[in-house]
Amino acid sequence: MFSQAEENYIKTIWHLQQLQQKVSTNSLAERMQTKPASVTDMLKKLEAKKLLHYEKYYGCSLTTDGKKIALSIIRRHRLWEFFLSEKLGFAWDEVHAIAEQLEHIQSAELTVRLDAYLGHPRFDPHGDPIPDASGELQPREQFLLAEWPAGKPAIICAVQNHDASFLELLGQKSLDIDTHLIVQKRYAFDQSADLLLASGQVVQISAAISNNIYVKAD
Amino acid sequence: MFSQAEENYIKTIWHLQQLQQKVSTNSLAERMQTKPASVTDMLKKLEAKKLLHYEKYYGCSLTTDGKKIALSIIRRHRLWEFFLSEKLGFAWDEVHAIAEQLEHIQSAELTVRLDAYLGHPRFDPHGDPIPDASGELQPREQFLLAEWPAGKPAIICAVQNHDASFLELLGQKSLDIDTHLIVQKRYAFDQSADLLLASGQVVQISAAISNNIYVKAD
DNA sequence: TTATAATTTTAGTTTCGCCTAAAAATATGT
DNA sequence: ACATATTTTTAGGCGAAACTAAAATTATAA
Repeated sequence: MFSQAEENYIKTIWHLQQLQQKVSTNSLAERMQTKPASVTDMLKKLEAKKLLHYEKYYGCSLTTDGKKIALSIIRRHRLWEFFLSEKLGFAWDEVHAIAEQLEHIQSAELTVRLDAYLGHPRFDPHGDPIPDASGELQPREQFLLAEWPAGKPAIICAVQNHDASFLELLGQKSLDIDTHLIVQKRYAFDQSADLLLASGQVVQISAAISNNIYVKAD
Repeated sequence: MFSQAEENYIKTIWHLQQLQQKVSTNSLAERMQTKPASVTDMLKKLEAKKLLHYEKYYGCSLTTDGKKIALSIIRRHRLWEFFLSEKLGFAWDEVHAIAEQLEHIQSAELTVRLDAYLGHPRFDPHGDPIPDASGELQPREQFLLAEWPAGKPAIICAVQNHDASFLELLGQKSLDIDTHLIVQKRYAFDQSADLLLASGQVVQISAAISNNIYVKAD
């Protein structure tokens, strides 16, 4: 139906649109590791296919059709990421590059069966929600500790870094999966923070730690 | 490393070379659903990459390097076929088209982990051997009954057609998985045959049956 | 406001993998 | 052996998706 290049553009535009709703040629070029001139060419083509609105010198935004296609690509991407992590034991940071290729496999039946085989997972290994078959996207439940608002109770649900040394460091700080905590103060410039644990203990953590721990609402 | 188009040529040449060791431009074009002129172009390119020997108007044959690459593609193809059939429950005849796409995913680690996850399978769902990591290809163990030599003892190890009506027909003929038999006579033109069963019973079967039953050496 | 900077588009090429049409080489039949 | 048929290659072109260089537009700052 669509070429891999087209799918990659659609997907990237969708992601950029999450951050800012008008997507510029330059930001797209940077994300896609390509030149602005190439982006302009593709935007014209995708506009002709009615997947996005495009106004010269202004920017672009996905149409309803374009969003639907973006979500189906993202669904496949995240299902494969789940597969690679859960079934094949790939590490958190290795799955993306491979899923980037797998997401382009053309077979509706494959997606249906993969989803069922994996037990209809709702979140990928990064905590990002997996759109359902109809393209519905539920809100993220898992966040980097570094992004969690101060004062809001949270529970640790995953770590990104599985090195023995990192896990040992967490142990020393009394941090582990299922630990309840409240972020007490946050220095925006370096993301370090004080954490109030359920035990009443207060621990000081660095940016290196808060960028490797995932939390969700308590 | 190599484009999908290049990989497809290499793989197809390998398959044709199993049947006849010089591979002609026309036979390749037919298999690849393309035109002879396109094949000539690609043969020149692959020769430049030292993946095959090519002599104008004569034909081509894979080099050692070419064969190595062919076997790694075939390995990936058959591993994915096994996955689709065994884990996702796809039918025998649905797996090929999807594996045709999956075989091009670039990740050595993926192949290693997939192989381990599947339990290092030695044969794909069609009974074709899966080359091992070093490219070693063991002989096929499973053959269509229609291709089995007369007089050689065999044991039924799989059926291709899983329709209830077909299985019922087999039951009437006292044929089932693990049935020991000897093909007694074979009419080359229609592949029908007499089978001598271990029970001493002799059954007459049609081409429709012998083309849907897999046997291996007893 | 006006010069300068940044962004974006246009125009013209390139590479890849395919095509058609025509020419060249090889194979076949009498 | 020779005319005819088949196979294969050459030559020239096309569309997709990238590129560079230059022109056009929009943004910024004195």
